Amino acid sequence: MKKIKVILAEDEAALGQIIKESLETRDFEVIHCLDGEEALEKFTSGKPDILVLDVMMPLKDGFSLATEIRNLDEQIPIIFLTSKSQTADVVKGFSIGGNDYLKKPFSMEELIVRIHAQLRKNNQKKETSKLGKYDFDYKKQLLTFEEEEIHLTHREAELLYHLMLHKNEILERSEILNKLWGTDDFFTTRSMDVFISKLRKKLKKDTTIQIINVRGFGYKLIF
Amino acid sequence: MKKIKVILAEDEAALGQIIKESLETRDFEVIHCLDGEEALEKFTSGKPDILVLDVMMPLKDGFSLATEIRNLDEQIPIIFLTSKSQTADVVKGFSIGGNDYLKKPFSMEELIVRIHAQLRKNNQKKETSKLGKYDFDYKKQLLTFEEEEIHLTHREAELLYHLMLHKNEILERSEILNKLWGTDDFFTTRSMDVFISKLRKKLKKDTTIQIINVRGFGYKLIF
DNA sequence: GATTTGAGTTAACAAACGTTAACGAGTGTT
DNA sequence: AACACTCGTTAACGTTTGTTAACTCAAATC
Repeated sequence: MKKIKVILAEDEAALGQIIKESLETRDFEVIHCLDGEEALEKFTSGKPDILVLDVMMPLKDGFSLATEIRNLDEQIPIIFLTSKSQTADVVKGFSIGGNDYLKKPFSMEELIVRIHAQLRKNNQKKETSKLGKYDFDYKKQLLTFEEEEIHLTHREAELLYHLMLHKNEILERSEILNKLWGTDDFFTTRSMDVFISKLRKKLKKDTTIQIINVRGFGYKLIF
Repeated sequence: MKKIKVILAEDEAALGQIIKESLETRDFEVIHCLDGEEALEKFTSGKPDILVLDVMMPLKDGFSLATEIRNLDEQIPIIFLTSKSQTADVVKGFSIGGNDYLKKPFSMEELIVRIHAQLRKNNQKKETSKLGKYDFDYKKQLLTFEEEEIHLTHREAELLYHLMLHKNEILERSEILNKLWGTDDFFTTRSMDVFISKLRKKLKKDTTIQIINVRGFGYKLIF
């Protein structure tokens, strides 16, 4: 399993180090930055999963930093750390697009729980993915096209999901057959073709989407 | 006040003894087991409040033990002790349903804090849990939707409870049938379907909640 | 250009699931 | 004891889903 990557911006070196180490023992990957500028740079280069930002920092404070980052990424969860406990600040933090707020001093448990909470929320949010003009909700097995809902069966949803994982590249028959059916004999192969056919029908409303066959190899979902 | 009952599984007798004594001075009741088999037996007979399991043990390692215990009791907190610090192990521990992880060497303070943390969490665990716009009170067999109370029968509540334990993932028919009915023959299967039907009806007020069937496998509760 | 092979589509079928209603065991009430 | 009530199971029937089969079409090979 991939480690969760955290960017931690905390100017007090000692405190930052403690947080970093605690998180690392809990199996996070932590990039510790000592000021806002550094954090911004590491954000663009590092592709973190979550940001933990001290509010009061030299060069660029947590709020300014968060504002800039929100312009670059609307999704990434941001948790603020602060020693000031004023209401005004909390409000400011949320209005900027922060997702949570932790008052110093806090326990490591608390921070970890909140990080997990944010990531969980974020994962659940991204349930649907764009498929041309459609929205595809894998869990709900639902395609949405301009208010219209098209229900997918379990197999259809699974197949489409795998095609989307490999969008614009060839997905081999045997790979998908083994993953979804567990075997790739003659009949299963024919069965898969039937499902491809069904998916094409359900995806007809956006003509830019196509499931192209690559004879002898498999299928390619393009859009 | 009742003492907190801990089952400690630790094959190093000396270390186990130290932990046992330290916990006892802190007013815990400790049952020290030297291997996994013994711990499993003491678990079934002893009704402990929490389990502290060494990962590496003779006869039955901590992970296997935890897996078996989780099948018997989905609630009880499990803390693993380990000398290995590999990532894979931590992940495995949590995926099995472990609640915390302590790397050797650790201080007694640390262990005690974590035990209290787990027990607190377990106690605070609200009676009712959120299910979309509903509140579900398992013990009272009650669904609440905007002041309106919908009564559930025992079986309905049990079924819903298990579905919620596996929310957003497929819950296999046989698993639920064996847990709730004790068998998974044809008639029990049909019976379960009837209850699914009843639950769907009672969950209709929040359309984001769905019990989706996965043909040949089981059901998936999504929301 | 004929032949072979893989893929597309449709229809038929079987199995799994959904729903309703009837039944009966258990419980409490009069 | 007779009655009403609730709950879980069984039965029956309708619907959905996945597989198989048959036929058609298109691509590759010779």
